Amino acid sequence: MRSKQPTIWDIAIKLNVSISTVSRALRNAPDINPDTKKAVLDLAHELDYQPNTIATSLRKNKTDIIGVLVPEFVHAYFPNVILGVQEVANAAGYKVMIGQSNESLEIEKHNLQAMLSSRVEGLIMAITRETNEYEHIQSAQRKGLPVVFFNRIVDELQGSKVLVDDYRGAFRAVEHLIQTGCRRIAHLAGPENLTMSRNRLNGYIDALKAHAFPIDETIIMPCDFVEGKARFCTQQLLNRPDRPDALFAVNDPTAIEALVCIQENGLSIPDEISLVGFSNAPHSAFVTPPLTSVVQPTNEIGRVAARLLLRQLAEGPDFVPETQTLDTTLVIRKSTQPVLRAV
Amino acid sequence: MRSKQPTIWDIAIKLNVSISTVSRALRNAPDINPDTKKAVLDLAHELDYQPNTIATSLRKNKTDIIGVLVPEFVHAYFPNVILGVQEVANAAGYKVMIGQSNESLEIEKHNLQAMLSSRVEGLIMAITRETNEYEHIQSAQRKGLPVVFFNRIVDELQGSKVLVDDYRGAFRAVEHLIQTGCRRIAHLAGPENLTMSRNRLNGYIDALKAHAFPIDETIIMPCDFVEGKARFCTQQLLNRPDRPDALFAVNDPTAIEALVCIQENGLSIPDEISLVGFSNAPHSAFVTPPLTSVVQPTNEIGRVAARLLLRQLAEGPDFVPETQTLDTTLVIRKSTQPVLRAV
DNA sequence: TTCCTTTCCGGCAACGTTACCGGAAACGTT
DNA sequence: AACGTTTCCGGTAACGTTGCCGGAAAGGAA
Repeated sequence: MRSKQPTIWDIAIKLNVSISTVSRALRNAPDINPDTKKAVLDLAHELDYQPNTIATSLRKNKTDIIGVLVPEFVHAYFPNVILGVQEVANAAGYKVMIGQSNESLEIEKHNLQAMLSSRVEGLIMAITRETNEYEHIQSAQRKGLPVVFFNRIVDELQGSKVLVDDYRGAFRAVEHLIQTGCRRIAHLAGPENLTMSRNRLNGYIDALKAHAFPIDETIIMPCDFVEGKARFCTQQLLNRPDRPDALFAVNDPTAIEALVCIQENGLSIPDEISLVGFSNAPHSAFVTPPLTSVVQPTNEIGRVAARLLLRQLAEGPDFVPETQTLDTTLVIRKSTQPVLRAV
Repeated sequence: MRSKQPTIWDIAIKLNVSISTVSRALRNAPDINPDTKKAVLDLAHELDYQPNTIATSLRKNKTDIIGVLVPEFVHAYFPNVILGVQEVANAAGYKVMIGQSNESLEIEKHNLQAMLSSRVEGLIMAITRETNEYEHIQSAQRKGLPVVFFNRIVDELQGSKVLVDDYRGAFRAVEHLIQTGCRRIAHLAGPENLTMSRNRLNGYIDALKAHAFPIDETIIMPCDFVEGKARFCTQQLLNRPDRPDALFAVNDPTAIEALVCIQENGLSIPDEISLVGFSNAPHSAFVTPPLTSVVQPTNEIGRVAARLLLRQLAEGPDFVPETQTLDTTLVIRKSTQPVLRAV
């Protein structure tokens, strides 16, 4: 079906030289006559020769591919991270192989197998919201696969990690709500297995404590990242007689579900309820009202992760894993009240 | 650095059989004793053996990989298409290799080279907005690479194509504007090299003609897909003494730029200016006001494209390329006035 | 002239796997 | 008992490339 692509053999025969010579010419090795080299390159170009990376990989035991495994990519967050990864990986001569697990542990395992089978040299990954056992990952690591984690971090796993200061971001977000006059702040929380969720939760709690607010666990709603659940939880909060006057959401998609729900209940944002998100999905600026949110440096996360992986690849087994924490920025838009007084 | 992964050799030696036998066991060939087979499989599992797909691909001259090459994936459109592709490709035993060109022709060429080098067996692609010469694609096709195009289509290229009925979608969108009382409808157009842009433009023109509206070429603004350009064009339109009372945008990102611009000018949507988008980016429902838009069946596009490619792979050289056109739906939200009268 | 160095090239094994071929052993038939 | 058939397995050549090793030819120095 496919007409065969030309190989170094074809070039060698036409030029009446050996395949070794062709090979040398193609990967500009030193031991070659400039004229022969030019002849080979010219013919290669004319035949539109594409080196067979499969054969090269097999021979060299090196694929020059790093894998990126993300739980989803319909929201802008992960694509942006991947862009950052590609930027530094490509610059270093690596190709990037992308996998997405659709938030399914089973698919994640399957993708990981595929990555191993393809002999990627390292992996940058964010686990799914379902991932609560790590044997598949640890097994890959035991085989020597360097793995860098980001966004979805768990303590049980070893390896370099890139994360944002979720705790501090959450703390500042909640503090902002307090400064704008909110007195009863609920939290739409993420999956418990993710350190990220716990850190944001802790930031929320500590900000309340720092300002001598009581902690009411009944208005901390686990929304996980399941579509529709945030809406349901928000409705429950709104039904309460002691309805909150502010919501701090674990991320922007969650916040936007809450936003829709609040508006369906005929309540005004931010007059009756303030709302803060996390992550800065690009459209959070376009919702009505524009969402106050904690911005993450998505591109930079990818770049940093890739740099860590490349360093590990270069330094080999005596590389000691490193955790890099990037800072967030609170972007104040219209879903929260103006600040009453300077801090 | 990487501790070597086990090979069929390791298994063969431990079990004191030949590698042929191990190979047979692993890819359940017929000629093998069930007991030996079980022994091999058990040991393989114990060693956590992962077949080296690189070696297999080289030997079989078959990678079981199909490539997907898209111009970008920070907007939800392409990721959703890819999801559809993965669905049917994986079900058929193929893996999917993703490339993104960042709307750059140069990167597109580079990605295409990489795909060829990786010996993908087929390609599903949408060209970038920059792509105005096709030699790189045609060259790949001449080598026998089956290519299915979607979204960004050009007539010059041969191959199966999956597209939505842009003309009809645009026609209905503009007709809707007319029916809601708009009398001067401008168009924010896309890159001219894309058939998609031209079809939407034609739908716009024909809808106007069908209702005996004059065509004013000075309010057809080429915004291409360049960030910021739609905003600039919109501003120009607003500055005119004969300012339009409606905008039909070539896609949703363009529409949202226009929306922001209109609101910055203190104009009300839809009271003073109506606005219709195209594509249904997921957040178009959340902007203020929610955007009336022409919805595309993104997942289905991916599935159909993959099915076409698989058929071509199966049928071989006597497969005759096919163009499938999917229909769109006009989703009426709040950026246009209510319909005045039944049609 | 002889010897040594440099320049350039070809031969060959290997990477891990599959597919074909041939053959030994076990079984069944007459 | 002799023969054919089946069952199972091992040997081996490829797939396209790289990298080492050895060697021929050409050049330089004495």
